[in-house]
Amino acid sequence: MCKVEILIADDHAMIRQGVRSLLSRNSQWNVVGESVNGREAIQHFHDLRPDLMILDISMPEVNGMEVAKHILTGNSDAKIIILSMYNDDDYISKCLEHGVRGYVVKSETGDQLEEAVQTVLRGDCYFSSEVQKSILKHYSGNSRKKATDSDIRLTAREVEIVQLISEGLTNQEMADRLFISARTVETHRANLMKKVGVKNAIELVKKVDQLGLI
Amino acid sequence: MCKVEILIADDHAMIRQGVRSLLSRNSQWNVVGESVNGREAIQHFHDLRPDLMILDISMPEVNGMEVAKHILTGNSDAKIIILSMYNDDDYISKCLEHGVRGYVVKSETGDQLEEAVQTVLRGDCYFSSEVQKSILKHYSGNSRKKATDSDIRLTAREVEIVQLISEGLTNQEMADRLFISARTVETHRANLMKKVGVKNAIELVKKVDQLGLI
DNA sequence: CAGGCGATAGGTATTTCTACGTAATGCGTA
DNA sequence: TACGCATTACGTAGAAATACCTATCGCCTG
Repeated sequence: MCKVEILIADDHAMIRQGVRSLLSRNSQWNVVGESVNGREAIQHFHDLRPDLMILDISMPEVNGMEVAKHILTGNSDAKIIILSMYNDDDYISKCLEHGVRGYVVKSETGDQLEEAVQTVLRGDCYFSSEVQKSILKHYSGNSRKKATDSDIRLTAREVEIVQLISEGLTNQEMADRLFISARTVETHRANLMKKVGVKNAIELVKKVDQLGLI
Repeated sequence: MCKVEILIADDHAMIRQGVRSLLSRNSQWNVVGESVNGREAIQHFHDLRPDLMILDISMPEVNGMEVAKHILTGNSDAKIIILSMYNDDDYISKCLEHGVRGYVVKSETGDQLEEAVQTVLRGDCYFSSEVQKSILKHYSGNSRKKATDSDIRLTAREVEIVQLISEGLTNQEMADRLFISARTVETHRANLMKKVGVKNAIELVKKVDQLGLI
């Protein structure tokens, strides 16, 4: 009988070791690979075709959310569990949109990760009680974007772009990270500056920050 | 024969599990406790008197560096190994000042943590090669310039330039306003970015603002 | 079903910034 | 006085951003 093949993606060796150790409790589970960044994670997914993937959110090169999105676009039935440092509403709702099957916060116990793996392998979704609170908040209308002072509204993608701009990334770097063309990034950038009414990226970052549009 | 008693402090259960698993390779080592925040870590240290303590930097309540400082003030021979997410010069030099015996970055392999524990138990200090680079930087006399961010000093003119950059002016506009050549503005800009250690204007504005250099 | 909108991407041209040099001038101080 | 330092400036290149436009595709909604 075949073992369940699991891929772990996390840039921190300690975490990988922890997850590995937890999974080894169950003899039916087999860790077939470890990825240390997002790009590698995608590569490994395609090479190894694991039954389940445990994915850290914050990783170099390409972050976990983008990895999940990228993989789930072509393989909507892929079983992905997100492992995150924080219990962040935005991350959680984004992950849900993309179709991940589980979300576990690193501060939670190993038992919870184990349960998550079991649940997801059965074909269900797993979200810990802490995470569920965020989900509830999201669906109770409470997480509606707080009314901004101005009537400027940025799309999700635009917010993402602004954040990357404010981190000092160039268009090409953003393009690589988001798997889109640098020209598309330019378009977003231009739209943003027009929307906000500024004439360069520096003013854009300042204004968006000041208006709390993120 | 008594086993070596080790205390682990980290708010993330996954990490604790990983470290535990790594340490279990050596039958002489025994994890006698786990702390999930800084306050608890100090309490556990006093209660359990472990032979060695593995301490995460970022923890709720009291961060790892404060814990180390607090413990080492009263017990300068306490054996503490810092486990950190990042290879940050500031953290490292501060930890060294306080007297910690080892510093391991979480992205490093389990072998390195194991070696760190062995080395520190022998009474020596352990710093991985990556960390050593930071230490060298600090002691190579170059430290005044780079070791601590807060030591960066901007000249009056540079401050002026940064402010104008953050207003979104181009080099030419700044030049016109200051009655100097655009090339001069470029020189200032380049010097600023080199000084602050960033690669473009957006990061410059953000960093300068964040460090309160204006 | 049509129309709006968001995300995607390209064309062309111009402006701006960044990287690496070098170097003159003036001002304070060891 | 001689030296460091801040300020000024230029050369050459190449990378990146900005300005305008057009255009497709998919999704949701009236």
